[in-house]
Amino acid sequence: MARSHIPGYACMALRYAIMTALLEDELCGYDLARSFDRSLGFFWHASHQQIYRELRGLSERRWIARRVDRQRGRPERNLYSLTRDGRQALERWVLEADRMRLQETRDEFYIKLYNLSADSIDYLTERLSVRRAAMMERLYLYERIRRRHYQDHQTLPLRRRGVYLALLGGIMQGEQYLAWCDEALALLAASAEELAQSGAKEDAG
Amino acid sequence: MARSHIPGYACMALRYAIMTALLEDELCGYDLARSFDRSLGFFWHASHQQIYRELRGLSERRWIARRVDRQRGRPERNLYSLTRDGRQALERWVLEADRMRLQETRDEFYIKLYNLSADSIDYLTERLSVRRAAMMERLYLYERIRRRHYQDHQTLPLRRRGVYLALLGGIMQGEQYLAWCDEALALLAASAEELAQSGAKEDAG
DNA sequence: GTTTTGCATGCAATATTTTGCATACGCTTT
DNA sequence: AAAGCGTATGCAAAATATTGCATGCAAAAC
Repeated sequence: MARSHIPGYACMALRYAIMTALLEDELCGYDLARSFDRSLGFFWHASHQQIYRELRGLSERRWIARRVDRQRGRPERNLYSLTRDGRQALERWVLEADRMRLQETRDEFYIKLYNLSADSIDYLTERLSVRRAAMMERLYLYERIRRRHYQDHQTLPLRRRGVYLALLGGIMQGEQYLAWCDEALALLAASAEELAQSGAKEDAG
Repeated sequence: MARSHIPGYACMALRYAIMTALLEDELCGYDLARSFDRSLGFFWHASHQQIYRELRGLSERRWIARRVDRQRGRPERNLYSLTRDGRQALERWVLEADRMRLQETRDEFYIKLYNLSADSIDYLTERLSVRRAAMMERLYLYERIRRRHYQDHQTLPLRRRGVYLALLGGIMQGEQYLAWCDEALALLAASAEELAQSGAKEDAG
């Protein structure tokens, strides 16, 4: 069929995530990487290397335009902004090619849970509490963002409502995750307790 | 440093996921692919191509052993089982190299939500209900598994408790996802309504 | 005054995942 | 009799992601 002979421009959500970030601001790779870490990156992480590579690709495609910004006494930056073509490509993508992935967390912790044993129970318990703490911190961050920017979501312009829904998804999922951690930690603690009991009995007997 | 000159054996959760699936059963690639789709694959999806490739690699490493099964009037199968080395490697991995990824869903829907507009609202609403329905179906499946195998989790052997916790994670997350879908669908519907109203006013005026 | 931290960019290699194709047998449906 | 489906296996290429390294400047901390 040969839908497109230019490689890699059929799918790749990261490209569109970057363009989405450029929808309202002109940003350099560095800013992009940071803003990513506080917004879209919650759902789709990307390292700075990936971002710079995509920026180059998108420039070549003329979906974004580069402007060099010379700052006094600082290294110069490449500022990128969406072109008309880019905006159109983004709009097209939104209405196409929706690949659904239900709950594919790709968190190896679940695989490790399948290997729960007397040897691993302490380690897994510890790792789970690390996850719990990290999620707690993440939730604080979400709540700060919510208070600052999405207090009254009824009055938000349409696009911002979408962003709000994504944030809400993160918050709800995070809260559920905490609840799960607590259940899991309880069951792990009870199991460790049982192990200790039977261990003690063996020692005595 | 040259920690390991054999490529790819430092991380790669899929390898360990496959070994985990072989922990209790001797399986062929095809079975593995299917059992994956009903268990570990909920959290870490893999296509059959990936699985066959990993099986080859794991065989070469002697972490799994292959046995050819000739069936009457059917193509022969390669049955794989964990070796002692494999079991040890798996146990080691469980206690090491824990890479945490918090909430990186990699579902492009969130990116698309950031692009919510009058043009996209209907499409996104439709896609969201598709997701909702798919999650509903997934939850039925989870519940069937729970009833059949994890009814009374207090009496389960330790390893099965870990599997139960993973399942519980899936269930809780799924339920939360449904709740989020409903909130999102409500806000989208309200927004579409507003758009229709203002559109009607314009038409009239 | 030297070390660290933050800004800013990027290459190259490796690892991982996805996509498209290909084969072959036996059973069932048209 | 041909077409399609389910079992069973796999290659090759392209796309995507991660890891390790590298550079250079300025400001702040020690």
